[in-house]
Amino acid sequence: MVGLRITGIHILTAWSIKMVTIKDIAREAQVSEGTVDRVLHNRGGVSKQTETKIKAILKKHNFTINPVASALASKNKYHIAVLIPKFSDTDIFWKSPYMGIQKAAHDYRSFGIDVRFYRFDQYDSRSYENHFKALLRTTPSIVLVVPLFLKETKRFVGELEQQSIPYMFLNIDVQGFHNMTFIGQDSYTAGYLAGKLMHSIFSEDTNVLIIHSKHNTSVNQTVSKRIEGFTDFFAKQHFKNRPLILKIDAFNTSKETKAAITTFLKKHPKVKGLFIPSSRINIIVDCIAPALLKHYRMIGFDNTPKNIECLENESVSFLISQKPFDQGYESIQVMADYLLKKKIPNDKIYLPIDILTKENVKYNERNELLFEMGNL
Amino acid sequence: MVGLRITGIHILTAWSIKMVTIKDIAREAQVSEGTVDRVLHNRGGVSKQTETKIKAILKKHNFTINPVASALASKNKYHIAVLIPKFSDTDIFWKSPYMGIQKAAHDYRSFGIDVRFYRFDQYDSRSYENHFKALLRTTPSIVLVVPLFLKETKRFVGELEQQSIPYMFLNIDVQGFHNMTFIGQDSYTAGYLAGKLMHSIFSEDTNVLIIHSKHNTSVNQTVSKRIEGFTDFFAKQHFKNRPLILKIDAFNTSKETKAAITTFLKKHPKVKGLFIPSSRINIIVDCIAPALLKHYRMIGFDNTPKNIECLENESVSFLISQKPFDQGYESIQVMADYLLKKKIPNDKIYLPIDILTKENVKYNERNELLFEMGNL
DNA sequence: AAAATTTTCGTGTGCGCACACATTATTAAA
DNA sequence: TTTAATAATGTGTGCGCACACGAAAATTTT
Repeated sequence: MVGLRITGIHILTAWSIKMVTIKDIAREAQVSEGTVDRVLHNRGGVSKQTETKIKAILKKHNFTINPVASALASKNKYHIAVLIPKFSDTDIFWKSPYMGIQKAAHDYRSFGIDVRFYRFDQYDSRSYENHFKALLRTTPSIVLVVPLFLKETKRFVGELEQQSIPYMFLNIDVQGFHNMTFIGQDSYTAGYLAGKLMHSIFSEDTNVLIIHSKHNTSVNQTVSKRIEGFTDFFAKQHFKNRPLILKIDAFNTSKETKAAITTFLKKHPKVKGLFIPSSRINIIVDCIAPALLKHYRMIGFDNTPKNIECLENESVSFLISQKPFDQGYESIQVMADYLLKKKIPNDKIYLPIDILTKENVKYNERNELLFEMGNL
Repeated sequence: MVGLRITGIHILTAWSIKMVTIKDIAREAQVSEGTVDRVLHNRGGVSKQTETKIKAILKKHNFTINPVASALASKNKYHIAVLIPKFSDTDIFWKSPYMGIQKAAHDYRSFGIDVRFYRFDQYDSRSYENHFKALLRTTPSIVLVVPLFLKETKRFVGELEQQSIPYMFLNIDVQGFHNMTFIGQDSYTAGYLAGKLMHSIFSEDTNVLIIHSKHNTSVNQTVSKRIEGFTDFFAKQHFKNRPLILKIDAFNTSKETKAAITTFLKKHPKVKGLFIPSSRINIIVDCIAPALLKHYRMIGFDNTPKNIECLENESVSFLISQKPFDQGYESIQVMADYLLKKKIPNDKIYLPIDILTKENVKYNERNELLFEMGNL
């Protein structure tokens, strides 16, 4: 199945469809290229008369600026500042957005867009503050933030607004800001879908359990929105058995956590389904004795390597992916479109809610894998 | 780091990270830019000595050709020929790949890539032949084909090979060719996943039915691979009840088809799940009396508007999407990478197997919608 | 009416690279 | 050794556009 010779590529020496250039427009309007350039960019200094004439000709030919030539010639260099959490081996979720942003940064580099990272410790608001401060000193063209800390975000965003630097939120949707857009998932619907999937697994009205930590719901709305959607599904079905809730102190495999979970499950033997509305479902799996695991059907979030492992060994039935890689990539794309083409994005940019199973997970996030392998 | 404020966007007047250019490399190697260009493109005519010296410097600086400048300067104009089925209102599936290809064509136009369509009647092999012939007369740089007709494909592909024109297959995977790659879905796994979803809906070992038409399985392997995967799932679970199969003459809402289906279902009252391994599940829905519909859970393929309607009115539980828009887009992308960067693709390029439900379908295929609305 | 402004428009340069062509160094043939 | 042939390298132009600068035309001021 080897391809054919590389040297055998046929090359056209002329365009089949003529490319209309500024020069063509200028000739037809009997003005200089500079004047056409002026109307194209609203630089002013063009008489009403010639402006309308040129605009008519532009429209007639359906002219669009050649983005390649434009990028090459432009002296404008934009600078995107990205404030996102660091990732570590134990907490690898934020790696994917990082990789997506990296790839986009690479793709847009030759278009005069420079992406600078400011990566903070997601458990340390001081770290967030410090990086935000550093970021502000560089007067970026636009800022992408994962607004993990509300109070601090409020403060620094004020600074941005004063300098009229636009900003967008990534992954975490917080209200009451003048952010240009939010890029992420519709958490409520994702939770609702999880509810539907959970219910579809069981024939009748079964007891299901939601496990989350206090930290989860306090910091941002994502997890609570998922829970809301999840419970709403069951509410709408008018089931007798509404989801139970177990709040644990922390997501780890400590004795305390394990004990809390096993005790609860023993007390509620009817529970068959577990819903973990965070990215740490693998921890919960580890907290349950292997022999008991097969009694439960579990649904969680995010395609981290450890979660995928759970999918593959069938301890987890479904994972819902936020497509974090795509979130990152698309963020930069949207910002580039704004900077280069002045394209204003929608208020909310929702990425697909992907359902992952043992079978289809290997075809998901191909982009990320290829990028890591240097093939992209 | 100067921040000129123009329309509120801060613009950098200097690069933060210096862009290494051919000129820089040439200076460091004490040769002319032309010589660097020669080693970059293996044009030959460079002494072993200077070549290794230049290559070392290139590597040292991690130099990559500025694709923007390259595209602008290059006189190479490539021509991609695309042979795909036409779409109509009644058979709209092929619209999505077409749109995806359109968008990619638009994106790559300024890189010197010209895409020409040859759209044939999918029910008429003569139409396929004629368009293939027309295509061959233009000696394209590379060809993208939906190989719907095997015999004809064999013949014309020989022609392509003689002229050493590379070609790739889109959506339909046929064997025994020297195609550079195939872009589409892993149909077997998609069918297997459908089996799993179908089973997960029912608690016990339930009777399920596969409905397909003769035409479906004769023309290409896609449908039969799906059926194979689907039945394999049930085989592996060691169920007593294997899927039943109903072969109908044609997918339409004629009296005959309706009769065939209702008769069969009456004869097999235990059947609860219907699997339609083609894109025409909406037809089957129309063939079943509305009152009976809620007795069945149905799974089908492809996000056509009518199928999505079925999802939304809950007559269909799951649709498996082939991501046809993405298939089209990615095809062109892969071909462009080959033409512009000589990047050889993998044998098979499998796109994700998306599970669509009433809830998440609206977030799917965003790209296609945006493109249609002119926002992309 | 001439000078001073302001508005309107043309010209020139360079972005980084591809590629044709010109030139020089090296080797082979005479 | 001289010349012809070839290999190795340098030079120049232009892709389409952005943008600085300067020239010309229109307008206002003196």
